[in-house]
Amino acid sequence: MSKNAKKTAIRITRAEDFPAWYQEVIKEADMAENSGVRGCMVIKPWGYGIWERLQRRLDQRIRETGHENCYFPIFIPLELIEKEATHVEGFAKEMAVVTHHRLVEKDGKLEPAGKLESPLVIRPTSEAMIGESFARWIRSYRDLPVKINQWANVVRWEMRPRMFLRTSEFLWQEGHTAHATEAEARIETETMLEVYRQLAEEWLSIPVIPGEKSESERFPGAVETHTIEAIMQDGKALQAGTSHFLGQNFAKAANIKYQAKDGSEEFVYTTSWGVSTRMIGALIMTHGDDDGLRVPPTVAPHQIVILPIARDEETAGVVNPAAAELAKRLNAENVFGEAVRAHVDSRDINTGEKRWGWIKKGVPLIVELGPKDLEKGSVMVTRRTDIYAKAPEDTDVFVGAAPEHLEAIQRKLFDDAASLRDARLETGISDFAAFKEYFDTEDASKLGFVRAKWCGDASSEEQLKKLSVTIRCLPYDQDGKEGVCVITGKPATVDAIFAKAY
RNA sequence: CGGAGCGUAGCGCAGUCUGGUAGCGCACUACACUGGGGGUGUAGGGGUCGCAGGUUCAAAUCCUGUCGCUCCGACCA
Repeated sequence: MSKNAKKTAIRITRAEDFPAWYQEVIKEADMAENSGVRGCMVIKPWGYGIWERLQRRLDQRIRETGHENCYFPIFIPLELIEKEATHVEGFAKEMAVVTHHRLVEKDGKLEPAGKLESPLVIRPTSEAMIGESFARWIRSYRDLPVKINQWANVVRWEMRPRMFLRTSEFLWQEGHTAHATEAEARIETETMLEVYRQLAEEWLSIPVIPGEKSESERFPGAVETHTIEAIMQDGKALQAGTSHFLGQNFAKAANIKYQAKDGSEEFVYTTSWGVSTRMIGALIMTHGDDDGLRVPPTVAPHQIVILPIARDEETAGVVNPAAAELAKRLNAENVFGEAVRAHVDSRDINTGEKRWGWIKKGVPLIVELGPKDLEKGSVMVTRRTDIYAKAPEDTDVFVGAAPEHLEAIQRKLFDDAASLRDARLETGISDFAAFKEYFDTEDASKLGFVRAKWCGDASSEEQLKKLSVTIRCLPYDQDGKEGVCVITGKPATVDAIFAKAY
């Protein structure tokens, strides 16, 4: 057994075993747990609280960009799904199907009784369902555009589930729009990807690379798929959000037509875009350290946790009201456009245990308040970004500066992640031998993204498959220079981002 | 769907080869001492050993079947 210089709160460090560390953080931060059903998880209050804050922000941005929320059913008639061929092909293998209804008791056990005449699919996504509605809602160019969103759960019967990253059931938001013109639909696609980029970078402090997917990585049935790709601490990529330009594919499949000004009948152009609970996985793998999670203050269920220190009833009588008063003062402050969220942890357990519990959960600021502090008019402050630098601060100064402290932590998380991204971005590889060598490593500390020229040949992607490397995206910031394809050596001008992925 | 493994207390496991009345650690409860880096002691509570059948005087242990989960691949937000 190796002896660490410092004891870490998470027993398995990132360097030792990243996937095991990831599972451990989820467990120790009390975010979620596996349920009895394969691939399904129970999202516990701390994990769900983070999701709710992310959700609130994203929902606000979706409304600001002119969309309305609504809700469609979880069951999709099989016939509806069958309409878009590529779409079916892409999702068929992972669809959960309901074939029976009602249960009867037989030999002391419950058995399905009535078989459904027509099976129902549990939505893996709602393009088919919503397309059917769009076809009925849209008659004239005056009905366009239609811009809706729904917050829902979807089911994809994945081969290999992983908490938050790939669960059989997951929560997400799916936006669906229909437009009269291709140009408008393309703008919509870009707009929403930009909303996602901002959500990731500005709200979650997760730096991403926005770009377009190559053909083989495209959403089934889409004309173009756009993505934000994030770099995890083990050098692997994670698709954190997608926006699809669907062209007229779904319009033709679902017969979504409108009458134009000139009286002609036209198919609409549609888009769809989504962000899921996978984002929580991205958050963990971007910001977590060997002491647990580090939650960006914007989405932390508690931004500040106050620990009253009292060894007997008498001091408790003084300290507890003071802690409550401090929380009240902090909650009156504003940060990120909302009230500060401070919480007093008055559970009857040791302070040390409480402290480490909140460190593992990633609370940005921990404030200890004891009799000595009260005498001096100060508080003992720990920042999650530097847990070994605990120091006293004047209470009044701390309260007034709390928003700035939180903003600083938010920035620090982004800066840390951005420097990791830069360190993991390899731009100096131009031939396939060097490329293979780069990815042929078990050492997670050396893995990362390669940015290089790509000729666009579908066959070249076959070469990548052997290395379990994929093209993550063709980034928007193309340099346009002539070069050679890193795989085939053919002339190429397009820049691509290559990486191993989750 | 291929390969591997595991189902014994809330969690993590030992016990299974070589059948003999179920054990450890953590967690939990009570009390005492503690209390600003996750503390110490004492005393407790908790299990039809995944499920079904078989062999046996006797099954967590042997046999057959079955269900479930985890990990590694192909697939994916």
